[in-house]
Amino acid sequence: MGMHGMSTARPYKHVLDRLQEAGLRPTRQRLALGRLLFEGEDRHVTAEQLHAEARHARISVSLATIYNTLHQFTAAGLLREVVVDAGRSYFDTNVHEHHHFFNEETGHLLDIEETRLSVSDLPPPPAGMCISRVDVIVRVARTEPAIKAQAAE
Amino acid sequence: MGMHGMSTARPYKHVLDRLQEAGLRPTRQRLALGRLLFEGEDRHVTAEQLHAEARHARISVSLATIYNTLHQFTAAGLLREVVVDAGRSYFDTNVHEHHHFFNEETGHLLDIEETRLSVSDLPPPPAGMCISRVDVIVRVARTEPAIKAQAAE
DNA sequence: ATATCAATTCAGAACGATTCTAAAATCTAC
DNA sequence: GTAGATTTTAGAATCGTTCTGAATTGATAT
Repeated sequence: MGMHGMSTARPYKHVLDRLQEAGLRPTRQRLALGRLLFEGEDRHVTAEQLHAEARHARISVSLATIYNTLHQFTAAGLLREVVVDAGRSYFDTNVHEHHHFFNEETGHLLDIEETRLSVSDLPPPPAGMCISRVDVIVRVARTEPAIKAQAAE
Repeated sequence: MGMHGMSTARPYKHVLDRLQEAGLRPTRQRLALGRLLFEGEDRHVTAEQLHAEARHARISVSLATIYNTLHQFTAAGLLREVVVDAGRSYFDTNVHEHHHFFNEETGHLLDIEETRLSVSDLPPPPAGMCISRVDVIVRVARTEPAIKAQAAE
């Protein structure tokens, strides 16, 4: 416990290393966003969310840079894009193979560890194609099934 | 064979019935779009694609109506929305439980029959939540794996 | 048929997320 | 420091989609 908010001592070291490894120049913005994203637990963010968060942390970064950075981090394998909602993109700091619960009402994503779910009997992909990724999205809603016509909010 | 392009005899009957069942008035536009969608084999369309297709078939429908219709059909259970691409929505005429191959390069979707793929060991959803749908998206690419740094288009 | 009235369509404006532009600021190497 | 490449940025542009309110159409009663 008390191990993952390593923000007090050498706050930048961890992120700095990751940027270096990825071949990305450690600019002020990338360091700051990297800290928001990679210090602490795994998370799922949209560009707007990260932008708001940066603003609250009094980090001045333009929205354009948020987008640039998210895409560069994704290309470098530091993030993974999750498509669950036509219209907005989520970025996941957990880049290991895993899946998601998605609450459509709140927009919240929750990881499902790969080991806890298995996809079997996958048919072979069309000729000349290879599988680049398998995404399982389990959409969830507040419990209240079976009702249909008489539901009036 | 030769059974599914029932466009020659009683072309509207089939679609008309489906609209009736769904409680949707059989307007000129809904009939025309219904024919494009439901006569012939199962398919996956975006709003723009359907709009273009209607134009080619010399059916005059506004884009707003395309969107209205796609959503009404979806609400009525005649279509199913498929989210594979942040930015654009696909609508699938196959409303049975099934999954998809998705070619990110071409934007093509291909059905995977439910019986051919199974998801097991799904962990229970978060407290107070129930599963509304499980989507499996198998992203595919042209075969040429393992290459990484030396790929220069 | 015709009038009536609700449901539907439509063109165009508005919108939200994202990408583009090209000018200014910042990094790195010397 | 300085030079040159990279990065950031504000704002415009773009894209897919939704909204608006007026005009049209469809269903029903007459």
